[in-house]
Amino acid sequence: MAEKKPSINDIAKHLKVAKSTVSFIINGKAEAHRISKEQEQRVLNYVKEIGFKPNYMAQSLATGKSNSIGLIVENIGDSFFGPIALMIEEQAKKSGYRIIYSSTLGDTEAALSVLQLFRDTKVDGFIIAPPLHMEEEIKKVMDDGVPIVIFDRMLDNVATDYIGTNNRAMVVEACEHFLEQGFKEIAFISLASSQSQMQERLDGYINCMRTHNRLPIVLEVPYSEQRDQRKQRMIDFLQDNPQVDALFFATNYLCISGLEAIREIGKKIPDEIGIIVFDEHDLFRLFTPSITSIIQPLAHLSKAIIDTLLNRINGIPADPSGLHQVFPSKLVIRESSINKK
Amino acid sequence: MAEKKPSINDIAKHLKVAKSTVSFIINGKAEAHRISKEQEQRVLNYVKEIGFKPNYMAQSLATGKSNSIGLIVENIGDSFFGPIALMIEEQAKKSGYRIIYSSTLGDTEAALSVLQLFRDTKVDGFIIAPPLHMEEEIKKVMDDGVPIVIFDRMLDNVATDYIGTNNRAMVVEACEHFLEQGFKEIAFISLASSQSQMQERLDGYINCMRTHNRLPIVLEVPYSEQRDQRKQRMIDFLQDNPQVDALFFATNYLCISGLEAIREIGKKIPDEIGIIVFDEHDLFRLFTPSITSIIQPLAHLSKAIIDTLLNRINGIPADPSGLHQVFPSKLVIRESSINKK
DNA sequence: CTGAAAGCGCTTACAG
DNA sequence: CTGAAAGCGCTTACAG
Repeated sequence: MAEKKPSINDIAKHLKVAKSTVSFIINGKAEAHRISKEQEQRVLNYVKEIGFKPNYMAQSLATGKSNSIGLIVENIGDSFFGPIALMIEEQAKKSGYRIIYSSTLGDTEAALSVLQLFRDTKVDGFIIAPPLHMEEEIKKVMDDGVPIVIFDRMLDNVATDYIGTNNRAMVVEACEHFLEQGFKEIAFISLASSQSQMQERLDGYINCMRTHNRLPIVLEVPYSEQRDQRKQRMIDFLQDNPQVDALFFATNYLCISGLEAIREIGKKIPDEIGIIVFDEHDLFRLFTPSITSIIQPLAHLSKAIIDTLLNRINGIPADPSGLHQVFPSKLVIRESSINKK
Repeated sequence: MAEKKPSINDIAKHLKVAKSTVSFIINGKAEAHRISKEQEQRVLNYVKEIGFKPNYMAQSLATGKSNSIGLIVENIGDSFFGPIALMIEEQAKKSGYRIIYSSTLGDTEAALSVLQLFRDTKVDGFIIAPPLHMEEEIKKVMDDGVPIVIFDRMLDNVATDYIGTNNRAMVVEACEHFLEQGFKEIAFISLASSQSQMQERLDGYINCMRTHNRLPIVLEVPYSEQRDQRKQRMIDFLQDNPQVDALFFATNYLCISGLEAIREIGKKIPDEIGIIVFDEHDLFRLFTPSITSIIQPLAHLSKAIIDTLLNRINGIPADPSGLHQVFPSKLVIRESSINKK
């Protein structure tokens, strides 16, 4: 059973040297403190021999660093945040950081309480895909000197590092593609949310419609709606708007509900209705017909997120020319948006 | 900028009481230490007034508890572990625990190193879906008194709590269903892995085949193979075994590759080939034709996992009658396994 | 009923 | 070149 782990103190006593000497040697500061090679070897050997591991809690208490990062996303179980969480952790591990995560499910209260919880545990930095209305609290955390990187959606009036994609331009590209393929009445189906990425996508849509002198048709779905309700809402929408011949979904799970709705009312894709969706999902590649989608560069985004945060933690300031790093997505054209006669 | 946070010491000085008194009151032990209501109120008021938050690191160092749990899964980004991670964290949060996670991607070395890392950070317990050959290290951790719950696959010769599903019985049920529907030559496509859940599934298949006097046909795919190679391997397999008229996939992403392969060689589901898959995915419900799958009770599993671990952390021992908790899955019959003429 | 003190296991000026 | 000591912010016997 749980025998007591050796401490630096035990080592010092055993070797009859000072604790500080041991500490310096373990932390590779032997040279800086001009400790003899001989002494250093003795300690190092003994450390290896007994398999000494420093106690991180004590280290953290003494240094004020915890080597952990708080990751707050919307839903770690979904096909956007899940893979990002995977890649972020892979990178973080290499630099000796652990990741503590929490999912907000879009709930601001939940996000704030977990932000506080993570702060109390002295994480060295945060990676957050914030729900609405976190500006103030996030600002406070930054004012306390804790680095934060925001991703996927950005914040109003708070100067944080932000990593995201070119939402607006991609939607314009997608809508132009619809039009080129002969689709005329394009509806935009989105979340009822004023989050920046959703607004940018909407904005791209509205602008493209305006350019082509068309009236926008927008359906906004509440975030927390259940799958069945969501499907029903889309069925109603399609029936109320029979002229609509193309659908742009602002995010992937909306599209999944949309595909269920379309199947239920028996419309043919793409002949009766074209489909494009923001964000990828295994389903879209394999659906019959395959679904055109806008794919975010997850690997680049993840790398930028973790690199940026580690830089800030290590005191490397942001390039003043821009806190915002935008990585372009790719429109992958598949069957669902092709060739409307 | 980061003004110094008040400590218990500051409070004690300000109020001219002993640190211990403050500590007791904050931890709700005022009564036990017979501190006057009056005193208690004074301290509580002041604590609220200045917004005092105890330093978790210090608390952890003093108590040896960190209020954090290490979650080690295969891939937090996939459609099985992701949702489980979500639910586990939701539950853990309610009890004041944070979750530190890491993905092994099936690599034992990676798993061992992260196990060590998490141990050094003094997590209060572990939740692990272990890759192969972790028995020994896991045993060591348990011997040190750190509770561990294993899920999805179990360990040989190590008595741990284990949460899983009835793999064997479900596969038998699925194969019987295939046979009832007139499929004759059922192949089993699995991972080349001796993990228990895969073995149980294979075992169910072999047994069912034996019962019906059929020869098993098994394809085993290496875990780390890329998607394209996997698809090619399945194409080869189907072409080498033209008599096969039904495929049982031992896990969901194998099935995804299988569907790509089948599409590529143009076989018709279910008329030319029937499909059943272990584990669910959005794709299976919406694929044309929809794919019959075995759905694990994720919510029950997650709840059992976290409840069991918290019990062990709180010193409530396992029911000696069984460390293994098995929650039955459900065979959801869809179009892909129906009515072979 | 309350307080002084030791201890958790590190780090880091400081003195020599 | 090395050591004694204070400090990080808590908890918890122990004494009175």
